Amino acid sequence: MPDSLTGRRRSVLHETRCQTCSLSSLCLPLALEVQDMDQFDAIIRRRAPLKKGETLFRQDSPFTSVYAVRSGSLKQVTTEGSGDDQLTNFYLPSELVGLDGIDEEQYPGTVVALETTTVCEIPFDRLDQLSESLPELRGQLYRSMSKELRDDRRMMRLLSRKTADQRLASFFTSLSDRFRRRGYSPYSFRLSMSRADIGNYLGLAVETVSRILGRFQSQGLVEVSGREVHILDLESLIQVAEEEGAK
Amino acid sequence: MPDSLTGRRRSVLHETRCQTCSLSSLCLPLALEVQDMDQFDAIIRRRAPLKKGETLFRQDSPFTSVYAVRSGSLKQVTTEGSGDDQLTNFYLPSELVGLDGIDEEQYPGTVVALETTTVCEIPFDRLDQLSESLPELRGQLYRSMSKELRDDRRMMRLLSRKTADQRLASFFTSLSDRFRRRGYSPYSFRLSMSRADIGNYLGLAVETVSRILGRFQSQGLVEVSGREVHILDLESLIQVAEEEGAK
DNA sequence: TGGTCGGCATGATCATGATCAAGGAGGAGG
DNA sequence: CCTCCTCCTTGATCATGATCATGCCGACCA
Repeated sequence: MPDSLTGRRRSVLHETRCQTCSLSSLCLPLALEVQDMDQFDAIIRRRAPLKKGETLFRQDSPFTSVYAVRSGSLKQVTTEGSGDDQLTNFYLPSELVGLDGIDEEQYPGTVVALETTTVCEIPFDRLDQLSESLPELRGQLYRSMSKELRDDRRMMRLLSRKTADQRLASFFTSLSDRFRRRGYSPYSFRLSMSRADIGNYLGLAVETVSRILGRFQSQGLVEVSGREVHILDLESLIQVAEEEGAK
Repeated sequence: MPDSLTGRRRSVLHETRCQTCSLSSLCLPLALEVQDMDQFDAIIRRRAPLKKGETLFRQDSPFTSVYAVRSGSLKQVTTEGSGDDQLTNFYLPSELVGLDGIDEEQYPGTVVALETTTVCEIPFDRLDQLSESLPELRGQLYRSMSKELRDDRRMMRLLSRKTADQRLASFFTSLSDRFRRRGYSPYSFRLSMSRADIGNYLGLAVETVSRILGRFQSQGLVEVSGREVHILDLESLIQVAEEEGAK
């Protein structure tokens, strides 16, 4: 493309509008009419893509915006005391990052890209203002937060009652489901996170993650090669995830 | 009080207004001006007190309202599959119950009073409407949800990285702190929940809770007699709660 | 081509907390 | 007063998953 506009074209790419975004049916403006979407669109700041390992924001930095993931994925890590990190969330396209920073006006964790990732920055004060005149937007914002609360409760349940096998099985079925909702194959996907990340998130040692993955594989539930995952028997996997009282 | 108004007086008691409520500095209308508080006050429905063990709402029933705790305490229990309950939260005065039901329009758990408890019912559609014209109210609602998200993350960390000792210590220091903020003694209080509830919440067996309480007692950290708790050495308790990487 | 380093797998041992079992304390109701 | 509960405590054993240790593989680079 020997085109003097190449540069500009790329920037136009970043500035794709909500109206043309394939995620709009999952994202915040989900319930908006076309003309309202314009208003919403106007407050959004596109960001240059983050490369793998780059930071979206750091723990304790001042809260200014929430971010909608457009492509790629991120993890949120909270450090407390010295050295002891806790990975509290993975974020996939259409999900909203940073909502837990509103309260204390600083972000409670560092958010890092797991692969090349693009996000839409939504300044929170503008969003709040706009939510005054757009009840649908406001409702969607409440729903997003509520959903996150609900997901957190599920996670607590996983951490406090499930065995290592159940945790891994839940992790895969949940990922599978999230991919399906986004129009990707629920059976074949690539993990953007390391085994260590998975272990940290699920409250398991890396070795345990590795071992159980091996076992799942030998049981014909999944086929795993590095970060490439094929789910062979989703039904059984779901069953493992829900097994009665860890027994 | 041989007074024909006694009955009415009691009902007036339930209908105490936000303006005179000692919790208003912690509760939703926290940031409202007097005249705005009137509007808020108008949408609230006072409820007859719940007795110990009575249910505020049941899991999967349709979401209509959030509730502010006025006095007493409650627990939220989520049942999944058969028989396997998870206690996901305890609620104290000024806290908001039911926010995790917005998303799917039904409550994700059953909420039960742990003792005689009064709540203010806030119909959510009215609250949402009102939040349109009262930015402060809207902000406070966002903050409440955000805070709950943040607390959930803390809980996940507790469940996935902390030892049983650390969990119990965290539980007590957190309770202590919550009581202090509400103007009660941070050193002496009565647990409204059973050991089983505590264990369920913290992901521990009842026996473990009991044993560790005994140990804390013999170490001079607390004095426990039934549900009566005296914290003797809050400093050390905090230290136990935060010990480096479970080591 | 050898060297190093990060990510992953696998084996051996160990520790924490669950589970099983029994018994005590306190309250409610006959 | 006794009895039946529920809630709590304490002891003994066991199992799950952490930890420690080792080695492999592929990437990146001198």
